Amino acid sequence: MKQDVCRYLAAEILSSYDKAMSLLNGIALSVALSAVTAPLNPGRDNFAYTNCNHYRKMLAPRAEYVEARHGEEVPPEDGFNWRKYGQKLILGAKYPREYFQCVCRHCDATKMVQQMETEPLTFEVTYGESHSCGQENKNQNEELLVAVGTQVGRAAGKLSECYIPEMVTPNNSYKTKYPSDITYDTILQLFSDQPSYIHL
DNA sequence: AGCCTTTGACCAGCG
DNA sequence: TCGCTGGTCAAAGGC
Repeated sequence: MKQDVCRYLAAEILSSYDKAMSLLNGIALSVALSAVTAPLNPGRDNFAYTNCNHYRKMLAPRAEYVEARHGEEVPPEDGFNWRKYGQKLILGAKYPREYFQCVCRHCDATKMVQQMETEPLTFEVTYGESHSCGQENKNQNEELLVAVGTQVGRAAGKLSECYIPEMVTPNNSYKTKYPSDITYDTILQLFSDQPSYIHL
């Protein structure tokens, strides 16, 4: 009976992870889609001419499109600490472009923020040099946590598909008898089917 | 005192 | 060569 309880709890926990991760994946997908569908800046802003310029550190074309915080025309936090070092009204643009550097001394990280003319609550954020101050590592660790969570969530999804329907009665209460073929090996197998962030 | 934002000046690339 | 433009610098002021 203890084993049945463990199986049930495992399925419950993993199912909850699946729901949460599905929400996160949905957000990530919408961001990715906006990056694909948003118009690119024409002309000089494609940065194709970025070479042999020692004075000017040109920004790499790594642009992201972010939504403003609810009700505010202010770009959301991206997890880094920035110092604004310039602002320029770009020809033909309704809003000025803002220039930021990482607050850490000796860190070359830069970014530009341009408020979209057609969508005032959307900001085009173009990142330049990557962080050399450790903030990037912190962010990478957070990304890894999300990736691990996604792997857990996907495994949980499979687990739920396979076993949860058999455990639910027509009035949505759980049966006290659980499928006999679910084992810890089954759960481990589901994990190992996912892209490898967790090594079992 | 130190850090930040603001803003005009400066510099370099392009046509 | 010159004017336009975008990116950066740096002084000034505020917190």
